[in-house]
Amino acid sequence: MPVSEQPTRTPESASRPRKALTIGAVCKILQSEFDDVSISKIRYLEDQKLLSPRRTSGGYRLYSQSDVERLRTILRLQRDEFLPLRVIRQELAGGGELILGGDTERKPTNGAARRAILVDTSRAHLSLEEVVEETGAREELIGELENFGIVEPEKREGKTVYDETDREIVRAANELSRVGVGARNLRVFRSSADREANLLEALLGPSLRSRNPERRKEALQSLESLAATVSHLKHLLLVRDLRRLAGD
Amino acid sequence: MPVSEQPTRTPESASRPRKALTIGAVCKILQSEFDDVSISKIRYLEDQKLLSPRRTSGGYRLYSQSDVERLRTILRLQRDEFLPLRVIRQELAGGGELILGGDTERKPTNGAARRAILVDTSRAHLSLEEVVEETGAREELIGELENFGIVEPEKREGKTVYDETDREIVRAANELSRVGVGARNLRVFRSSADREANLLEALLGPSLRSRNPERRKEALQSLESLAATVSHLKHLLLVRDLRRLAGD
DNA sequence: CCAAAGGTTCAACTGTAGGTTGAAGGTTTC
DNA sequence: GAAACCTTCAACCTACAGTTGAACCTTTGG
Repeated sequence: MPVSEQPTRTPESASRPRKALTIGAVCKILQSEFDDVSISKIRYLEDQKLLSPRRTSGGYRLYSQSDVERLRTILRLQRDEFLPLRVIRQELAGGGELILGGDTERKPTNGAARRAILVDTSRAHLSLEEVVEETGAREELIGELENFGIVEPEKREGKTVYDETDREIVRAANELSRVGVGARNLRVFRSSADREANLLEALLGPSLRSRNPERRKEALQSLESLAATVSHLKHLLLVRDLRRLAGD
Repeated sequence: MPVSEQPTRTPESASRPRKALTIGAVCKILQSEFDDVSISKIRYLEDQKLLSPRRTSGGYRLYSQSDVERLRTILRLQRDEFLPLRVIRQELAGGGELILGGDTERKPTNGAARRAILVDTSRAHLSLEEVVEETGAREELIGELENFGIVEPEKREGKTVYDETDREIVRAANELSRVGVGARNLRVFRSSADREANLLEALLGPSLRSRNPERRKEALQSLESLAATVSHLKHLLLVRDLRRLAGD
């Protein structure tokens, strides 16, 4: 029998903080697993905001065990799943949504939802009847959602049309309504989303309004990954509150 | 009553041996579904051996129904699964075995491995130093997060210990801090999370306080899935706001 | 204390994927 | 017979994912 390989991590004592590694050491470790890893590549990934190791006072990068784990994940997603770095960045930022969330089964969206968020691809706009048909929500509910500003469909030549985001909102709201969370309760979410958007806008606004298209694009991109992180954070806070209320 | 619109394809009836289409017609058809399709792109895909339509005696390309279907698949794999053409070509050549079987030796990974990697970090409670090591956050930041009630570690026998959720919060906050969102800005998220938790608690509270432990556990679970839905909804609302801010 | 080994940034460069454009010309359809 | 549509081919373009080199700094071990 082949000796089972002895990975650097010991399965049980995973909590061992262990020594932080320099970039060369990390590179050497991962070389057996990924033949295309290199020091310059690791630096490049950091430049692309996929990693951010601590630094020594002298500026040397120091990779913790979890940094290495994250890097391993990045390299695997790239090599085996063919994901572009932009997508990997999002998946890692939104960690909870796609990876931890445990809704890998519930969500039918797993493949399609990976699409970029702010770049509105599917341009399809549906009518009210079609939305009812697609989401299974009562028409009345949709009306309420509009009244409370939860969905804000476009008016187009006298007709009201709903885009993909509107429809997803309707689906989520419908699910909540089945357990007794009515549309009026959702206003709370709406206003906090507004506040949060303003916060982010205040931060990135200047670059977003920049006339330099390169700068604008960059800002838009970081806005996307920021949104994912913020959402993840909010989710964590909510879950924690709920655990407490539950008397955990 | 608005007339329900009549899509170009008839759902079940008629015209089995449908007419073969020229490249322009195919392009027009797919444009509603894929906004980046173009005549030159379709030709390019053929050049890359992903398609091979019949030709008229004069050299015009003629696309059968199944050619169109194949093209649709190609575009979908490219857009939604981010597969490079080289891989799509192979998958299609392999007669769909790879698509359906998902085998490929090296990518048996789809959901399971992802979860494993990120979940496996044990439920252990770590000390402050360990958290610093693991997350790469400055100790100062963690202190601020505690002051603002963003993380609320447990005190255990005089020592402060951080559980997995605390650590994830620190990670997310650290990422945000790098782009200028300081701990104090996060209070906004905290208070909205609190409000939302109260809302949900009011709804499911009774079962949560049940003395029957089974019932309690069940309620807790549906609460978590509710939280996931709520988080998703909030995310959508946020993204919509941001899109508006970015859009003009 | 000092040298060697290893690290840092930054700008410029490379290679490949995935197309687009334009010119010059042929085919179909009315 | 002309308008609309199609053909090829070569040149060009943009983005992504890095690599390379120069100039300089940090760590470590004898």
